[in-house]
Amino acid sequence: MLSERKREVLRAVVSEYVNTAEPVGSRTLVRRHDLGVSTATIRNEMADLEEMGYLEQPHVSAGRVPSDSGYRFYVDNLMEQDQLTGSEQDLLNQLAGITTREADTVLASASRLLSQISNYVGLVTSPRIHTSRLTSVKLVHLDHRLALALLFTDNGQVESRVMVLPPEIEPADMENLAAYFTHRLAGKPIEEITSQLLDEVYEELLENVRHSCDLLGQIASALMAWLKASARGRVYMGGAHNILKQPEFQDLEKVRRLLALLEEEPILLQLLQRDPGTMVTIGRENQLPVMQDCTVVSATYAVNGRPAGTLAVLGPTRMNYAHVISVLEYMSGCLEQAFSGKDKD
Amino acid sequence: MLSERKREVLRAVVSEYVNTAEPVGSRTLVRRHDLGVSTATIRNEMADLEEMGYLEQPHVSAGRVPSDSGYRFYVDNLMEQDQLTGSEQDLLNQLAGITTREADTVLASASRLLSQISNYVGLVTSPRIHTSRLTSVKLVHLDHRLALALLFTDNGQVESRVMVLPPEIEPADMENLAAYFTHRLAGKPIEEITSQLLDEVYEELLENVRHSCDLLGQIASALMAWLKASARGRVYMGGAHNILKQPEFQDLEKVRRLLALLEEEPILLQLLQRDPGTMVTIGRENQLPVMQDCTVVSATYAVNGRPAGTLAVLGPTRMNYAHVISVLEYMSGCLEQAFSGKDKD
DNA sequence: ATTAGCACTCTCCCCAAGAGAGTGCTAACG
DNA sequence: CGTTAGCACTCTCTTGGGGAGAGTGCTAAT
Repeated sequence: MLSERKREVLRAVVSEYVNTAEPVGSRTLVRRHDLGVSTATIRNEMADLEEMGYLEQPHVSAGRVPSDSGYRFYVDNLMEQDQLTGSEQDLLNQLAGITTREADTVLASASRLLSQISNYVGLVTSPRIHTSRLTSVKLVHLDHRLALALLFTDNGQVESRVMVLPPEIEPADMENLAAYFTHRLAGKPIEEITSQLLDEVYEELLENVRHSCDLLGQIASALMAWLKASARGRVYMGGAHNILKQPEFQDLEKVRRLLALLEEEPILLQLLQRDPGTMVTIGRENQLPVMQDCTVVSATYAVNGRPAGTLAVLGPTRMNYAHVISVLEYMSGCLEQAFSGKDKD
Repeated sequence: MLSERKREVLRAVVSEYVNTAEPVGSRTLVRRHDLGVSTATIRNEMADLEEMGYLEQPHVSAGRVPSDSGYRFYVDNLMEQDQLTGSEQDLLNQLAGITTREADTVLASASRLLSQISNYVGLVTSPRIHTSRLTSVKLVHLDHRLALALLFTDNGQVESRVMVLPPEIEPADMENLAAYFTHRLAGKPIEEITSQLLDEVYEELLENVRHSCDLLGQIASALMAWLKASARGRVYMGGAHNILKQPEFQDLEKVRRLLALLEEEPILLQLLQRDPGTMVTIGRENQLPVMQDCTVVSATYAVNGRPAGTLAVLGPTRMNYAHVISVLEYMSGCLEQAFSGKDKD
């Protein structure tokens, strides 16, 4: 266990380095944080902390810099809660007030706000409806060739898609078809509706109903494509340019690689697949080589009480952890409100 | 008018500079392009070209670099047609083959491909349905509180949106309502359906029909919001990181500003609002200060013969103009094919 | 255990010198 | 008269040395 003074020193080093981005020496440390001892003592403490792996020295006659483990210890044991300022709260509260019904707009604004307040990169995933259940399938006849397929879920969402039908179908057939789909699929979590299950339903239909397989196949594959698309999930990114403000991203090639990564939606999506709660991934803790001097702080948000999506901030390991965590957790609430409020009316 | 030799020299300077990104001197010019005269002669020609404003000298003892007007002259008078390689064509042809019905996927891939082939930033706008006409409005009752609003356009597109209704409405009312909207709005180009027109219709409805204004207002505003959203248009961007490969973007602050700009969708949208055809905007010809050492080459694509959207490449003024233009024009065709093919089936 | 003092190390900045590249000018040439 | 060889000149970029500055670790004294 670290002595109280060592903890104090480590905390001071982190806070100083986060502010200045420059290796911090014993002198500046005693001057700016009243530690009550001399520089020599601090030097000894810092040497100890270095040996323990919490601090590093860029070169022998420079100050100290927190290592990944140093940040880790700081986050786990030393960090103090941060209070958002009033204006920050106001900014974030806008989210709940967006009038549009489009999730799109809300999420785009969220990622933007995140980057704006944190000065890092903001990331937000769309709410995943995986966990919600299908309640019914409807087919509505529109005109001679067009029908509308509707999926209802138990969290109040409705998705619709226009489908082109072959001319030989009767309105009654369509009702039967919809009823059958509902019968077979209702109550199932969206994520369990795989192509395998759909294939089964397809086979059954072929046996029981006397439709052209063409039509059935079309409907089944449209349903499938559509479920896939809505299950895919999107990632909204805002403020990518902010990383260029950080002194640790002066190396153009490094920045380029990171930016290229940020354009790969599937990778981001996988990256943001997280368990509920707040999580901090520091430097080497990240799997991807490009991100090994970045930190990702993530939180999840819920819709109607169920975990739905992730919001995150990506920045250098030298990050204002306390502040970012506060922002994320506050925004998590705002998003829940925005989405849950929307479903009610 | 420029002498044939001057044209030759200017062409050589542009081509050399585009390849090497370094000021080109008389020596390298005669060595790499067989101009048949000595360096001294070339020096004189270059001095003339500089005086005419087509070339510039970074400093007195450096080689020459094309000015914005130099590029302009090159593009307008000197450039030779570029042939795409087979593999480039294959890559672009993928676009037409995307099976998804989602415009989203096609456009995202398009911007990606554009950046991949050109090594600059690729931009694509979604097809604008402005010019198409509304044919009818339908309201379909779903369950006690939900209705589906449908808009049909004369190019075969259908847009649908779920609306929440107050309970007091009767199915017959809804049909009347839909019929009235159709009666008043059918045949109008989408872009003419402004909030002013909708307000008029709203007023008329209030007089003629005995519904709660609450409901009417709701429907009108939903319709409005929705038309706005589908008229808004989106911009797809790919390969933003590519600009970091360019030696002219070493200045981090400059890059940051440009990246920030690229995150502003409305600005991009305005930027890409272009008349049909291929267009090159070089350096200072751009309005925005951030872009004054960039070139935007844009082309438009049509859907069913009508101009629908823009695709563009953004890079440094030192750009491979001929190649980029070929790529854009080829892709324009691919996009038209992708979208027009889609509407048919 | 803490601290003052000191020698030592390493980076960063500045400056001067020299190499290199390219020019413009002048005078000679066909 | 257009073209070219030759040359002096200018400017940048690189290289290397020297000194200032910051910070350290160690030792001896408190």
